[in-house]
Amino acid sequence: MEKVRTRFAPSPTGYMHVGNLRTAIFEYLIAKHNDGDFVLRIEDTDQTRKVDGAIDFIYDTLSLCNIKIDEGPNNKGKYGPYIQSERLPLYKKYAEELVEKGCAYYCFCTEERLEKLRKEAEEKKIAFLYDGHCKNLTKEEIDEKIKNGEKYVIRQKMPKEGVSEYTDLVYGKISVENKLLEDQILLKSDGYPTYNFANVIDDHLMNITHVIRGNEYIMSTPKYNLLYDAFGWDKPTYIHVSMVLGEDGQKLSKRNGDASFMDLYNDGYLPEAIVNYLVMLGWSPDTNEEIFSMEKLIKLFDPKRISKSPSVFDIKKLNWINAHYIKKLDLDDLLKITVPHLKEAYNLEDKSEEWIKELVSIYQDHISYGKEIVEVTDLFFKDKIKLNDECKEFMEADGIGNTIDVFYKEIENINEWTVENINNAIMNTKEKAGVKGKMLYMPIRIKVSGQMHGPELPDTIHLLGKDVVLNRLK
RNA sequence: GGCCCGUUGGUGAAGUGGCUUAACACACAUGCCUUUCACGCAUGCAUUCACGAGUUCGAAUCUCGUACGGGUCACCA
Repeated sequence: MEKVRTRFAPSPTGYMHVGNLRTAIFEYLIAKHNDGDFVLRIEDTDQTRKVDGAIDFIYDTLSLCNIKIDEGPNNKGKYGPYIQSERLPLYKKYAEELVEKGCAYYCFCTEERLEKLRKEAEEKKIAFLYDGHCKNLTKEEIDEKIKNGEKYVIRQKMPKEGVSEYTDLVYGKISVENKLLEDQILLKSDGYPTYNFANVIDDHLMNITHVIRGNEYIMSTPKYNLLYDAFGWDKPTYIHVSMVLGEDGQKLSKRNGDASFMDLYNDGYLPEAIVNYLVMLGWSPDTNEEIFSMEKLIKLFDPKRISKSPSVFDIKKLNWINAHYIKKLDLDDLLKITVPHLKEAYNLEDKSEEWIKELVSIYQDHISYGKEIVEVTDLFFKDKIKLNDECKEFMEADGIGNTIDVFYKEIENINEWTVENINNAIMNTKEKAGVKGKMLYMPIRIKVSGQMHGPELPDTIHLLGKDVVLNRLK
């Protein structure tokens, strides 16, 4: 059996939203599940959208996600080059071959003529399809025009009758009437191929066996198949995947939130958690498990279980999965995703390294992403504590003033500032003030931290330091 | 507007004609535990699978229609 090969084919725009990433993950998993190859190909046929450094960005993203590229611009394989702008002569050659075979033709129509046609179609409220104006030019006419330096494109000749059908691995049978297919452009007048054409040529030349892509291509796949047929090539297996939507139910974009992998990463989400979460968006295993290592995913990924309907990117569930991974982190890795955010938000110059380590580690079980450390620890950095209504209400209960007074004295009397002694101070307060449980801990916690939730109280008090604590208890 | 695809709770989803009085997970709520909160644990949360018809002894699961949502109709990818 031939080796399974999949490809991730982004255009180098320097931005990757989680939907793209998810497609890459699916592609990678399908390849690796079958012991196959994962290829990175850069689709830069639109010269106007190219962004410098985008290839490095893509490499960084994939490598952070532990997606290993077998072949690509920086991983030379035998099917290169892997950047489409370096493959230009190839596309031209194949386009001309198609013309010779009678499956494509030169078209000299100007932008203005097409624009006029398009407008007319719009007025009549019908879909615009190129009218085949240049389809029947004679050899002499074509040569003449080319000699005169007229710009041209090469268009694919579509059948006008019948129905094209193909089977998609997740959507099943899809059929489209041929008369709806446009004589699409294969080679642009600047000599670059269109996306559609370059895709077919490269996928074939690179021996890609499974094409995984967004379902916006479901309708144009028959055009691809017609090209494969014209060349007499084997068609790949198609796997179209539904869209990932934002929380508003709309298409993900730079605008609606942190839809980009790098944004999430920079906020202290762990790549393995992001991958774990994304793979569960629109796919599910046949067990109830939810936490997967890459190895495990490779073992059990089955594209037939990809769902057809779009799914909403839910940051809350990502938070839960990410928190799960954070709990397992060792301190060094935890520091890496938290300390930079602390430094950015607060002045840490007078804090010792030990102090910072202690701070981060008592919050390990309390945060779901790195940057969250900032908001939960602000009680350590601000001078004045402001109580919310819930806290205020609690503090109005009887006897609380006394509890605080007793505790104040206990703290004052501590000589050696250790967690153990602080704990003793709490115990002594329990005895002397005659309060226990919630009525003991909560007033102290609120007074000292301004919050009703947090890590262990003695730890918190220890980190705050004696002066600050006394000050707040006053 | 034509065509294509989709529709199970707030979210991700399982489910492919009877074992489903619809799993599991997130979120939410309540309780237990920890002499506090959180963590953890337990329980609750869709009389119903967009809606309407049909097929069938039996339908979330099959068929048709309607509604809604999305996609697509570029010398963009």
